[in-house]
Amino acid sequence: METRELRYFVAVAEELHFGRAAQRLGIAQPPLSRAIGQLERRLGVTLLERTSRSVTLTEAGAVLLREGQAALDAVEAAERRTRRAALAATGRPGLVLVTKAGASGELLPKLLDAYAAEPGAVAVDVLLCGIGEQERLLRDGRADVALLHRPFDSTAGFDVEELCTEGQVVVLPAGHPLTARAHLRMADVTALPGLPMPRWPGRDGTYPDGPGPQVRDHAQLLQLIALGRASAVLPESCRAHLRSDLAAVPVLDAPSVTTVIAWPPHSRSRALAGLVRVATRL
Amino acid sequence: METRELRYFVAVAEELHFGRAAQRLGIAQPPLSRAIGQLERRLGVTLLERTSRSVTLTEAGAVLLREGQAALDAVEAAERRTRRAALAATGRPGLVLVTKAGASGELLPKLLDAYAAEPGAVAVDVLLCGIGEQERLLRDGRADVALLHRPFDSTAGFDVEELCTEGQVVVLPAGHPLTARAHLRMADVTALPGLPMPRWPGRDGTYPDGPGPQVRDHAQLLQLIALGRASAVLPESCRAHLRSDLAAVPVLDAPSVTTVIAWPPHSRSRALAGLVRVATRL
DNA sequence: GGCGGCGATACCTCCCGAGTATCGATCCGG
DNA sequence: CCGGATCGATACTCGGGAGGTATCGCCGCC
Repeated sequence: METRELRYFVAVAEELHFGRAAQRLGIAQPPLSRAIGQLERRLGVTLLERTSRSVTLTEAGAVLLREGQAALDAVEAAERRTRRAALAATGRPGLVLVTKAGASGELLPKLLDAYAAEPGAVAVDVLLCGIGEQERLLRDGRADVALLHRPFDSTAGFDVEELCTEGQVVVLPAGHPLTARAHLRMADVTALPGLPMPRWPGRDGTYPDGPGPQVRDHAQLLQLIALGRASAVLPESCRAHLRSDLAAVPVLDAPSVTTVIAWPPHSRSRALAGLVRVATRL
Repeated sequence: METRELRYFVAVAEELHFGRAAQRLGIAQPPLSRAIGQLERRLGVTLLERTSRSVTLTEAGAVLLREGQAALDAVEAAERRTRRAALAATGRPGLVLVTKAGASGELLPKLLDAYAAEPGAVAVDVLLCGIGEQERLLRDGRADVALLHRPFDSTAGFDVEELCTEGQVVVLPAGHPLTARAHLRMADVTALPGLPMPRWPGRDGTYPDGPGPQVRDHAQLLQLIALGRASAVLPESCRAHLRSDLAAVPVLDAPSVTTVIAWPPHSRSRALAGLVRVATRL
């Protein structure tokens, strides 16, 4: 199977529309129809059920969509990492570390400082990205290493080392009655009147249904909490840089959050190994 | 980058010889030279240093070899799993479980029996393979799930659940003086006169240098031990089906072996989830 | 210095991927 | 119930590129 075929199929499977998929791919619709047909014939598998009004994935098609995306990411990663290896050989080697903006508290600066003090340390570019993007960046080679937070981020398919575990706190507007309490339980905070939990976008960029406001990043979230429109349960390290108009109360039975350092399996880079070693000894 | 280019490059990088690589690929040598040249030009990276007498990998080339193999495995896996998904939808769904021949003791039959008793269980094909092959089979989609043994097998890139941990024993010919001892230490067994540790083949099929005999599987190994030509440190579950002409003595300070059940990340199969659930409850 | 092995180059052929035009089916408004 | 709109499939043509053969240039070696 050629990557061209995979790209074509993934486009159609995502759009569920040959015309739009062709447009996205920058080709005409007929060659796309033919390519998918050939792919199905060669695999001996029906991937799409099509009427002239709608296109739907078969079960096998859903498998190929998922596996195909992973395979395309792997190919892209091979290309990116090769280019980076060539740069590293001639110019400056470097690592790209990706993490969520607003998370990780004091861990990230401490890690960067400690690593920079190591002999043989290379430059570390920090990439701050939105929720759920880290996995993709790490998988397709745009990043070398990530700080992830279980159980929120999936670490499937990566090598990981645990760095630290912390409890969670509920973040409320300063002055909210509950801020007087020393600690709370999930039951106290899941259905606060007028302070619903926000909704985060899924992988596909759409928001689940529900009562809470839609948020895209931590700044938006904190703003909404300060406005008295939402509340949120966050790792307790967020207290270190909490705005003065917000307050945090520990939630005893919230699942604890583990910060892990993750990297693609089979990485052989000395620099990466050094960074991980420093991180685990922090 | 097309998979064709990747396949071509991987062949050349493994053979380090354009002629042989072309033969392996079933094409003539000139198109292969051209394809590699184009790939290098498009990437803007020198992958191979070639004189008319030898071909060697650059650092970037080594990266592309490793990443390219992984990417090709991912593509192959996408294809295989799609075919299997189509089969499962029409005919009999099934799981392929791969493990090392001779390992796993009583765990495997217990797991299979317990799973078969579950409601909604599907057929499980068991694939017994040689040392170090499991990883490949799982990665390229020929198997759905594996029983691996840490620290011997690499679990990099897979999701795993630990099943059990056991100590190790040294296996000796029956009647050997040391079999009288209740337990031993690694120092006692690493350099037994006349009973060297065997050498296992590496990933590439070649054997490391050393004194011990070369072995490919457990049957060969046990035969050699019975002949008084070797000794081996193995997980203690091997005692359950030890030949009568062999004896085993616990080695207190040998690293303990953890049997894990491993599967490719992002698997969404109900059957696989059921098997893993049964395994962890065993 | 001629020979043999190896990778690169030149040149040719042909297949396949992409484009245009069109068909056939389905849904919708009137 | 019919005509138009939408959408995927098919027929046909064209051009680029993948692959083959022949050959060159380079280097080590007897």
